[in-house]
Amino acid sequence: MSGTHTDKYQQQHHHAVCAAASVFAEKGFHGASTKDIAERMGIKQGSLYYYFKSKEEALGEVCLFGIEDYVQRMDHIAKSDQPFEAKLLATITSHLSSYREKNEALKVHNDERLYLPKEKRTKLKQLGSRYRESLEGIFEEGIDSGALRNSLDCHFAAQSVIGVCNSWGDIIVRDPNLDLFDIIQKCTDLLLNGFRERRKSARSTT
Amino acid sequence: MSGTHTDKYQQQHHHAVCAAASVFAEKGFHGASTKDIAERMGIKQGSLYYYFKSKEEALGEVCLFGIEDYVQRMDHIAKSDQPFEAKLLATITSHLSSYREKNEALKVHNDERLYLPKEKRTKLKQLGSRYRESLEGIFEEGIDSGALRNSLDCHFAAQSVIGVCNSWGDIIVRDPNLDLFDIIQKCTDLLLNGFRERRKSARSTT
DNA sequence: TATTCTTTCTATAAATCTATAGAATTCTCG
DNA sequence: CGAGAATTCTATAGATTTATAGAAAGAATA
Repeated sequence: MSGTHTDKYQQQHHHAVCAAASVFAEKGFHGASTKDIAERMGIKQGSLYYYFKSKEEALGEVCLFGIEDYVQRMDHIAKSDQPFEAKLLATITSHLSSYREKNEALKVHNDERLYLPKEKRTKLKQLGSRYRESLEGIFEEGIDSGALRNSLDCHFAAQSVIGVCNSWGDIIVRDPNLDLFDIIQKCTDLLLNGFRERRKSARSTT
Repeated sequence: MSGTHTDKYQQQHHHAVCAAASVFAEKGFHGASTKDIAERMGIKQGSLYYYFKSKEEALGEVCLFGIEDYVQRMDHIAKSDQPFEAKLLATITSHLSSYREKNEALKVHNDERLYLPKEKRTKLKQLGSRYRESLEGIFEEGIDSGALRNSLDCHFAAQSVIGVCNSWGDIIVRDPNLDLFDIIQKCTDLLLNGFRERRKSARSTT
């Protein structure tokens, strides 16, 4: 109840969250055992319950850890005073860098969060929505500034940015040798051009 | 050894693959039990082993079922005699339609295949590579035809198409009310424009 | 009907996994 | 040092899971 914890507790708790993230990322929530997590920490299986009430709680903490600061960064970008293009670049950079830095927890959030009970998913869903809505706002600014065509579906655009970043994020996680900056650049090019005002529509579908 | 099976066997086997796909898609490979699969088929847990040697073999069959005809369709498109733009549209249509039709097996292939042992993943990996390479070939044609800029990284482009389609595929699976044709159209627009020859580069990064 | 082949069932062995309880150890600080 | 708090360990109950063996039921055929 009283919220105070030892320094060592806090450190070990963080260590536990990282170990759980690592194991969940590798084996999935159900494929990972509490023994696996404990071993990665260097303690015994039973001792893990000093830091987590249950395996599921561990998953909840990992998911939250994976997404929270990444959403905050997005808020920051959205509120900042930059032109649309710069905001999009910053978003993609932030998204992909998050993957490379704390790749495992973010991956776990994306792949395993649906195994959490409904109540626990609510907070995550709110964070996710906040992220998407901020991104939609950026695209609306892009339309207003004339950089993007009026007919653009901002929801589609935001969702597509997230999809492209997550998909490349996965690839980055699997292959740490890839040139992050190169991918950021190419993703930004793709998305900027993909939604930009066009001179002439190429296809005409009745 | 002798390869012949009853009609009923073949039907039930297919039924079993679909049940497994459904359960794996919902709970993940490790989260799903053989009891779950059997129940979805309407038989008892032990009887499942009349159709699969092991749970893992079931996963292997589901993954293969999920990807095989979808790759064949891609071969067909790549070999066909259409301009680049039509091939890209056909690819995206095929990819997203696959998701809507046999969504579960394809989802399982994408999300759970890494839990297969290395040997079993080899065949899947070959199919996946064939898919990506065909797509890269289509982009090369696009460059040759002048529709795409020379500097385009075809590997990046193909991987991005796959990423966008998988990401929207997941969303489509989760929400069957979405307008498939609308999403196909918008994805095609995004990817066509994203890789198209531009008049003037917007950003200049040293 | 009797025979044989196919399909499903029941029961269970063996392994694993989560979570808890209480003992043992280590740390902190007067 | 010594008391109390914090941390980790051991051991285990209880539930679940995969896979197998052999009996039972159903279908096909002569």
